[in-house]
Amino acid sequence: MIIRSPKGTDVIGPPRSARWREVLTTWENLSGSYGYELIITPVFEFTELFERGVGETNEMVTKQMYTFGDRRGRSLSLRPEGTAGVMRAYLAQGGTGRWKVAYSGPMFRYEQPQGGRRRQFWQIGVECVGSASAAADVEVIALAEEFLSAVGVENELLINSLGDGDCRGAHLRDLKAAMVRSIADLCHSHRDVVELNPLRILDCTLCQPDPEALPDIADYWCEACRDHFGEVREGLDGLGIAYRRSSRLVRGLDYYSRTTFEYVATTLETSQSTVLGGGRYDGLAETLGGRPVPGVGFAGGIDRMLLAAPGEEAGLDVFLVGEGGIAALDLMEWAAPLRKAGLRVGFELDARSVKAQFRAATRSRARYVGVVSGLGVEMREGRGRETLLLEDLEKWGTKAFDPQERL
RNA sequence: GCGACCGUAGCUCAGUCAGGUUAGAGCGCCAGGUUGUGGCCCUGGAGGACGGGGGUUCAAGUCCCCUCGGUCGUCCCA
Repeated sequence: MIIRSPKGTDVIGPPRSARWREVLTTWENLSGSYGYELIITPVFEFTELFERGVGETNEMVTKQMYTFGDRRGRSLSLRPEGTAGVMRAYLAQGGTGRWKVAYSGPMFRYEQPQGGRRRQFWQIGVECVGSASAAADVEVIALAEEFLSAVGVENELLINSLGDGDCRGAHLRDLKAAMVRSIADLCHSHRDVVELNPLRILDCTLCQPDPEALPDIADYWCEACRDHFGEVREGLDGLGIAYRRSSRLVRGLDYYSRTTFEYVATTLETSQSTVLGGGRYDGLAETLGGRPVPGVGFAGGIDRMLLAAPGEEAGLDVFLVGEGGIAALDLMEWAAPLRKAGLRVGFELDARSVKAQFRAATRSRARYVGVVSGLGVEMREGRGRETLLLEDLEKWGTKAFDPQERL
C-alpha cells in the first residue's frame, strides 16, 4: 500500500505545473515592477503571533491552525496567512520606515477540503507598511487588478471601509444591538457569535437579518475615514478600475481597519469564489507590541485562481528525433544551441525506434519536430520543413519563434 | 466541525440492488503491421490481491461495522 499525502494536500506536477510556473513568474515580475521586493518569512511561527495578529476569537486561529509543541514545549503553528509574519519581521528589524514587500508560498489551515479549499494552499501577496496614504491602498489594488487580469481571472471587485478606532466602535455597538433584536433571523451557528464578533455575521450567506434594520458603517465614518475612502475611490476611478461598494464586506481577519477589498471570480460556481482579498491594517503593529504603523496589503489564492482560469498546457518547442544511429547523447549536442536560444527542447533518452520517437514527439505537443540524420537536422512544422546545420541552430531558434524576424 | 454522495487497471467507468467458475470495457501505455518515418486504421501485449481493517457466510468487489481518502453543501476564507 503506497502512502498517501495527508488530507487536503496536493502535488502540483506536470502537466499542471507548467501553468503554475508561468503564474508565479508573472507574479514575481509584476510585483517587482510595482517596486515590491521579495520577502520570505518562516512557514512556522510562535502560535502567539497569530493569536495576537489575526485575533483570538477568529476561527482561523481557534480551530484551523496546525499547532504543535517543539522539543522544548514551545507552541508553534504553521502559518494560516502571511500578513502577521511580515509585520512581525518588519517590527523585528526596527519597526520604522517604508516596506514594500511581496511574498509567495504555502499557507496551512485545518479545514474540511473542498474545491478551491485545501489544507495546504498557495498564496501570493504584498504588504505596504509605513504609509497611511490612500495612494498606498490604490497602488495595492491596482497591482491586484493587473495580476488577476494577467492570469486571466474574470472578476468583480468589492470594496468597503470599516472605519478606524474613532468611528467603528459606535457602529459595532449599534450593530450588536440590531443583531440581538433580529437574532431569530440568524443561522444556528451564528447566534452565539453576536457578542463576540458581530461583523462575522455580515458576510454569512445563511443569516438573513433585515438589511434595513442593520446600521451601515458608512453612516458612522468619521471625517478622516470618509476622506480616506473618498480618495481611494477617486484613485480607482482615475485608473479606470471598476468596483462595487459593499456594506457587508468586512473580511474575516480582526486586524483590518478602514479599506477592505475582495476580488470574486465570476466564473467559479463553487462556494469558494473569493480569489483575492485584503485591506488596511493600521492597528496591527500595536497589537503585536510595536509602535503604531499603518499598513495595507492583500493575499490571493493561486489554487483558486487556476480553478477559475486553468489556462492551457504548454508543450515543448522542439522535439528531436534521431535516425540512422543518432542516439540520445548525439541529440543532446543538437539540442544545446536550441536550448541556448531559449527554446524548450526534448528528445527520447532511451534507445527507441524512429516510430516510437515520433510518437513521443506527438505526445510532447512540440511545435517543431527535428529529424537528425547525420550532417543536418530537418525541422518540421506541420508540412513545412527546413534543413539546418548544427552551427546555425541557435540563430534559427531565435528566428523561428519570433514573428518579427520571420519573413 | 456538521450533512449527503462516492472509492474497481495510469484515466473514465461497468459489475454492488437479487453474494458463486481464472474481475471487464473504452482511452492511455508498450511492441508489431500499414503509412506520406509520428498523428488515422489493424493486430498483439503489459497493467488490478476491487482504498484499508474487522465481521457475516461453504463462498464477499458485491451484505454489516469501523477507518482512511475524494466530491458537493454548510461553516470558514485566498
